[in-house]
Amino acid sequence: MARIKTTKDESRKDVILTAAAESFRERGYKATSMRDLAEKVGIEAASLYNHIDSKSELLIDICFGITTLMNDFMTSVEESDKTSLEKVETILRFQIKQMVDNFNNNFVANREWLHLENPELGEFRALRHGYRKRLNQIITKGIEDGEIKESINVPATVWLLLHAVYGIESWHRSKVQVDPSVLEDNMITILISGLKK
Amino acid sequence: MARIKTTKDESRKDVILTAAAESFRERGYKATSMRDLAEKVGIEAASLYNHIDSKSELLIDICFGITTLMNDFMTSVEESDKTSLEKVETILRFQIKQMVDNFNNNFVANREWLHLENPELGEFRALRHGYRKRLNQIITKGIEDGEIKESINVPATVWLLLHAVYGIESWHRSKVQVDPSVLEDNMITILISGLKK
DNA sequence: CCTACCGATCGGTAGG
DNA sequence: CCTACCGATCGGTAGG
Repeated sequence: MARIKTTKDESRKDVILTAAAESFRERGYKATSMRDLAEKVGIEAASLYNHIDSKSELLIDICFGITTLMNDFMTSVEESDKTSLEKVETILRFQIKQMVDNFNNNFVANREWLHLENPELGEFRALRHGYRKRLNQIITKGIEDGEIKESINVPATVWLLLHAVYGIESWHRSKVQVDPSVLEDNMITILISGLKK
Repeated sequence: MARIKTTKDESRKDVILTAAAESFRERGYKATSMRDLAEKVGIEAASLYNHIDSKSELLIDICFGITTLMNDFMTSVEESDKTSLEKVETILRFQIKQMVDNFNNNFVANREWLHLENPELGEFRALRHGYRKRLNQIITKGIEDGEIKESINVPATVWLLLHAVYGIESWHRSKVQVDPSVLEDNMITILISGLKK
């Protein structure tokens, strides 16, 4: 019985989280009121607090859900026996797919995280920094192995790659529709051939 | 006398605009209160309204200032006798320089414009759309002339290029310092060699 | 899950 | 440029 109750609560919270991700993406975290969110879910604002503790909890769940997913995937790629350039390609393809399939959550994690507060803000920054550092190491290895242009600046390249991918956020909103797989192949073509020695 | 008064008012407004751009970048438009802004300028919140009409006016001035600059530069490049690939490179270098030299204003124009309201919101979107369309035409010409890979999807490529550049926003905030000219050359190396046939 | 409500803060105005 | 203040809205709570 307690089990069923828990399940019910969790699925209700998921509905709230999904609505929150869409609202935060469309209007931004600060401009989304709990009354807006409640209306979207179909209940009164006060009723939201039976499922969550605070507005900030929603942002925390969204941001950490995405970064955890990204870091876990990074680990699986590091442990694979691909070449460095293949690793970069695999990571970029995963990020692009995530951006297309889970647009709202990724947008919020990329653009609204600055509204987190400590200690979560610090933890989030550390997670993202660790992620970039690991991508940095893969690219550095690729240069040592003669796979990647030795003339590039590695930290600047990491930024370029990640933000080229984050750009799909805005792309997704536009009216010009492109098939996601075309989009993915196009990004890989340009970025990987740009990196290749 | 009227002249002097106007000049004084304008320079005071410039101080407010500069402070606003920094605050909107750091905390976001919605999270920045007029009391925060007033404190930064060194006056009371009510006194701000002797120089501006509303909070939204500040966002409008910042966003349209940047897009006007970008569109004017685009015009000068279109009228030049460079090859298409050279035009793309020139535009990217200008955008990168702008992002480094005028970081706060560019960040706000790229990330906080969604808090504009109609009619300015519609006008701003139209300006940005026109800019992308013109870049699209340059790249299309480059493919026709055999300078640029014919395998790329042009709209998706425009998004990739612009967002790779917008990424400098976040880069600028990071602790890893890289010389701006190294950053610029690095981005050009990867993106232009990725485009080249 | 709702009604009723709280204290805090918001953008902005009146009047000097 | 300031003091004093307004109505609206915010996130969140009490109590049922």
